[in-house]
Amino acid sequence: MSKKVLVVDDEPSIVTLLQYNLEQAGFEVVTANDGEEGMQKAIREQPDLMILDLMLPKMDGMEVCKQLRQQKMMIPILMLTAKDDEFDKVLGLELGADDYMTKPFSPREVLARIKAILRRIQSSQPAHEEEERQTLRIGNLEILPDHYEVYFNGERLELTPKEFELLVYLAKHKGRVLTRDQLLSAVWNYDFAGDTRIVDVHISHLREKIEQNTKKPLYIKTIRGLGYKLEEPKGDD
Amino acid sequence: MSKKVLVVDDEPSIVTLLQYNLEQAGFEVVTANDGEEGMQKAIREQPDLMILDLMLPKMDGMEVCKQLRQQKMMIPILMLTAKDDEFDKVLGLELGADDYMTKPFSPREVLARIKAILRRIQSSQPAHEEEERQTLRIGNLEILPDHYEVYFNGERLELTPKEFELLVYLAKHKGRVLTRDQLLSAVWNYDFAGDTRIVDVHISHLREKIEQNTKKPLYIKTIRGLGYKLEEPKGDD
DNA sequence: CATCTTTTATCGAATATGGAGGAACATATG
DNA sequence: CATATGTTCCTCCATATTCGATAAAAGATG
Repeated sequence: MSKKVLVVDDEPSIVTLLQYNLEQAGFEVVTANDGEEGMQKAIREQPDLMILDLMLPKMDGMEVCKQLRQQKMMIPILMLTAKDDEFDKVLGLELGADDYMTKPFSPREVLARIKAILRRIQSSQPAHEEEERQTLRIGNLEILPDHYEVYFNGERLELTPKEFELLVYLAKHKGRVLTRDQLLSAVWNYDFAGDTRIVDVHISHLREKIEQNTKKPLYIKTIRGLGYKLEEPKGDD
Repeated sequence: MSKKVLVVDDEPSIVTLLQYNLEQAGFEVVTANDGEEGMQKAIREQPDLMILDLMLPKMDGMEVCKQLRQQKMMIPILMLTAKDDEFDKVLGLELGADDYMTKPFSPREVLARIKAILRRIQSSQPAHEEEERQTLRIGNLEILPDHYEVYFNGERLELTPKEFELLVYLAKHKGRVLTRDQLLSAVWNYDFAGDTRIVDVHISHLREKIEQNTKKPLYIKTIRGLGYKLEEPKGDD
């Protein structure tokens, strides 16, 4: 889900600055130090966006931009111009850059622009339309992932985000036993297989809300030594 | 039964943006990158409406417009002007454009204009528009997108443009959780490079007006870590 | 008695909000 | 017609507040 950004500049300090800030903001960053390398990486790495300095060794930014466009690479480009030169700006945009920015700039500014461009392009997956309307049903539970709502016997339950995501994940894998590690990596994004009982706590919270009256849990079963699973309640319903 | 729209612009990002949003709204989209291609496609594809940039390679928008009219092509045209240039606007309209719009614009704005034009053109045909013509109702809220009016318990509310647009978008996706980015990309101009948190401010202003007396918001709910959603107020009414 | 559940307290992060600055627009004035 | 003046609205920022995540500890269960 994280976007890949290619930074092309010959000034190491600029590259470092951008790389650091972009990574902080959750982007994946690839760098290049001259125009030729920039071209190659633009093609090979297929980044979601490119930050391109105008003045570059071997091949300047304008040329890179032009050649990429000729090759029908429609990757969004944020052009960096060293001075406030109207002429260059206009030229850059005509060559197909999506935005420009004059040095010096603040990290905040760069991030804002990048987000604006990505937003504008909207390359974010418009394909998910079928998944949108779905309703997950388990017993008397009704889960609407889009609406962030859960109903139990038609009554709305108030769940915290973690509880909600945990439940959705369990529901999407109804009947299957899921280990704590699986749940951790799916809901928490923890990569390690550490020993943590956080899952237990949230399972407990969930049960509090969806197992209203019962003594033994009907929905979320504990599989001792393994993990948990959500299943269709036995008996009548 | 979907309408066909021809988008003529030389800026790839604008074309992409419009195409995406129009397709989302159920239009069929054809694109062209310069004036000549635009002319050809206007004739060959017989679109129901044309979005035409003023500044174009090979043949500018004004010229395209003029030639089409001379050929008795009465296709509705929505003109895009890069800068706020009164002269161009007037000229464009005199040449037979049906409406104009200055860049930058917000996606919602374009859609509204397009629908307005189409409605105006074929006011004879009773359309089955589910979207624009109806009034949106949520609880005691009544929203008339066309009239730019909102009523709460029958009383007219004074909303600023941003507040209004935001509310309409929320209302059209009633119940759905919308992230700040989604709201930004729908309601704000495509080149807005500011802070995502601006959404919070306008939400706050909206709540001030539509959540009159209540402690907890009834209409606009905050989904922590995600965004906001507008929903039917709980309880009865 | 080991495992699972519940409770409690604390910390940190996300959100709400008031106010300042400034741009855009409208109206008044020369 | 161009320049003032005023107003509205948008955006940003700083501060206050709310709320959830988590660790630790106490309690329950088989």
